[in-house]
Amino acid sequence: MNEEKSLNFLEEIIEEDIRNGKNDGRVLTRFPPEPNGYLHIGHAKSICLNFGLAQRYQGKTNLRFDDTNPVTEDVEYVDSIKHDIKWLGFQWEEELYTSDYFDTLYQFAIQLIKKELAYVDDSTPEEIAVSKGTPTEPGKATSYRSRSIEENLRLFEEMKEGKHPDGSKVLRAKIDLANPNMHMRDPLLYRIKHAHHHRTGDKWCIYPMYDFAHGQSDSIEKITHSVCTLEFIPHRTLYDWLIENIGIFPSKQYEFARLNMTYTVMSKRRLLQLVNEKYVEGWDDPRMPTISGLRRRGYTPASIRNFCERIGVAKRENVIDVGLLEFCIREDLNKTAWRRMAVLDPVKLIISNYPEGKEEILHGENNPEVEGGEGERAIPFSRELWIEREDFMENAPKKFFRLGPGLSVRLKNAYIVTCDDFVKDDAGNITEIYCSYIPNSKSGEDTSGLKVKGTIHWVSVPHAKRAEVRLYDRLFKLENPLATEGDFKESINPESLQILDNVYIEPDLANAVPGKGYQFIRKGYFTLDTRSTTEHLVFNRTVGLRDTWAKESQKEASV
RNA sequence: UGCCCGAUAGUAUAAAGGUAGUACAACUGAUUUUGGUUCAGUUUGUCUAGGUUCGAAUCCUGGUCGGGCAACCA
Repeated sequence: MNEEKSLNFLEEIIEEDIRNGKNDGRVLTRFPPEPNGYLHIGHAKSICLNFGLAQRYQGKTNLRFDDTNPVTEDVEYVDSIKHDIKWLGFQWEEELYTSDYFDTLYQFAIQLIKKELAYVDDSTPEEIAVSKGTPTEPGKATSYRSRSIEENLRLFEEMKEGKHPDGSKVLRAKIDLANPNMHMRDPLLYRIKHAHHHRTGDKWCIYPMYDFAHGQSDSIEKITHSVCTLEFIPHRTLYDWLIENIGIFPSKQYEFARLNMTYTVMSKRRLLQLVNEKYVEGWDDPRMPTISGLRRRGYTPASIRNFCERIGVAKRENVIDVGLLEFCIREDLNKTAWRRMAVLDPVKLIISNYPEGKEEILHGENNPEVEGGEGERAIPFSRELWIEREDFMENAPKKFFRLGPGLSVRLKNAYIVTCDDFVKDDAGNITEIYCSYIPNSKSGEDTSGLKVKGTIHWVSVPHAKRAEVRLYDRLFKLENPLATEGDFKESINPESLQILDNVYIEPDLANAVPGKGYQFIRKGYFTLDTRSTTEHLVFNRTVGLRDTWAKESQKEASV
């Protein structure tokens, strides 16, 4: 074919519509969150889709809060949602609320009653459920189905006036109780809820149901392509029916498969449980798949947008490997993160032949991935260094390219050292490692001619700053936490958070900027936690580096 | 046992009747002052049975499997 990127099924639909001159070629999408929770990576897919589609076809996207259920909704969520969308890099055309349309919606309902297409039903929820029948048996009309237009009008008015208690009456569409699509069996349109609404206050005590609100809101805004997830497919018939019978702009609904990801859950209900029951610190806990959690973890907007691009869009159920998300953030941070050194599990290395009290200022590139390295920072060096405990082995195997008795390594940006001796405490733990350095092997001016296999990171003991580091692992032990017999929370990974409070970092890291990613050389990508202070620095590990050595050594061990 | 949706490497996603491709993952090797990066290469796929056709992942029919639908939630 040609070399253009192939289109996803939604792009094909839109291009077809444009070709046919539908809506005069206009494209208007919408992102319609309910403000009852924080946005997660699954919403990011929807956001990238809706805003991306509009951008691609010179259209616009409205942000519309679907706030028809006041008992679960809150302004806290409204604010977080707006913040997250902007942070992801998108700007909506208009900020709207379904509650803005309550008056219009009420008039639509009256219109339907007058056309004998809606009626007030006094049945209990149980009775209504029975009246709908089952998927294999048709439903039966309740005695209220034959009420006169006048009576329906009067009762509906009374519902609005607050003359009836919660749950005592509902407004139902009069469609077809035998329809094979359960959603067409006289669906509920309005219910009574004497509840305070975050925007309309106490003006209303009846609230429209999703089906009576969403499509009409789309229509009022003249949305051309209303994109939602698969579970709304059976609602589409009702969506079209309502629009047609009210006689308003024919918005069209299209459905795609929502995002699922391994080792996490993706429903607001379950995420709320994790928050309420304190399994995590909050909606923005770095282990959460929420946008705010990913942000705090150190994910960048670009990496998330990229992820959404790579996972594609289709109509089949899918589970994306969380490894792809990790790939996307590594890809981004590798190119942008400044390199720094930090020792997470310190052990002391003493250079016997380096003069006591001597100091040197060495230099290291900020970013080796960029021409010129984006400048460099000063790194103090001295006789005593912290190195990583795992970079020393008393009895090193052949392929261990680090330190051990008689072995040599390059100290990153500094000298080559050879291990001469080490000290253990009574418990058998290594406490000190003694080395000698090669004076003419200094980075950048090495005339020693020596070649070593390994390079390790380090921090000068007298210059080091202390920090807390938080390492995160997947929140759940199971690829699919919902696959267990019991509660999904039983598969929570008890080791998903590891706090290291004895980490030594190079002095320049005291200047770390919030929101910026750093690569701790050989250890991964890190970012300042939102709770970090100058007195107590806290870094979150966004993601580790790819580690083929860990894989290799694991293989050896299992043989 | 009603209706609706879907099925392409391990995971996603292309191929609009004409060479099954791409990304991630996995595996080899090269480069490397990060066991990172980069580069080169390898392995792995059209649910099934029929039919239409010169030719089927694609169209048709049956089956199988997976998912959804009977909230005063969205």
